Amino acid sequence: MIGDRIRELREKNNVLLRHLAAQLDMDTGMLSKMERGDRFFRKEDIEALARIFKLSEEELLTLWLADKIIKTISDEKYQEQALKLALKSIK
Amino acid sequence: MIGDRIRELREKNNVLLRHLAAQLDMDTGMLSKMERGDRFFRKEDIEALARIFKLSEEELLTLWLADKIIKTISDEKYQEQALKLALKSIK
DNA sequence: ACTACATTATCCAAAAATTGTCAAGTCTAT
DNA sequence: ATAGACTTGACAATTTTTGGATAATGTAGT
Repeated sequence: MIGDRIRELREKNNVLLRHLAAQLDMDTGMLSKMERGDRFFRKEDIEALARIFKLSEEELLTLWLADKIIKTISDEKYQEQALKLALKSIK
Repeated sequence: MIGDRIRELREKNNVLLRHLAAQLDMDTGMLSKMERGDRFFRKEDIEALARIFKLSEEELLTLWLADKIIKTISDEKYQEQALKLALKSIK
């Protein structure tokens, strides 16, 4: 999800994986996995990507956090109810 | 949250920590931590607790999963937006 | 205050999950 | 066949989580 968005941005801007990886100071293979959703981005990377692509941190961090949430509930029952309850309890 | 509910149930039924811990085959100190939210229950424990207190698994597992969600988003920005996005994406 | 019992706190090792690195692999175009 | 872009897998390094032992604290009764 956040990975798809980053790949989309990267391709739209004609940036190679290894170039973007260099900007983020990470291994190319790692970035490949992150874009494909095999690994998580670190939060600092997301913040750097917002700067690089001149987007609001809000958009990207929201996508990133949603991915984390989805990972923690995957394979569990009562996902929707738990999400709603969590939503209620943070307000 | 789930811990509060378990403690409430345990006290309402006049069960001691060490007795309930024994039923769950765990250390007393561990159960104390779980009730106070320092540690997570294992899912099997929640299922066992639903049987012990004759409640629906749904109620307890929902509380338990909500706790996990809350933990993964704690200290992060854009919690509400991410939760809403996650909610949308599981449907 | 002393005892007995219930609960909590602290510390540390074991286990598990996450992360990073590297090399080998696929795929496409020339 | 070679080169370039990307992907994958294996493994090591690191971090987080977990369990258990034991010490400390709290609490009620005498």
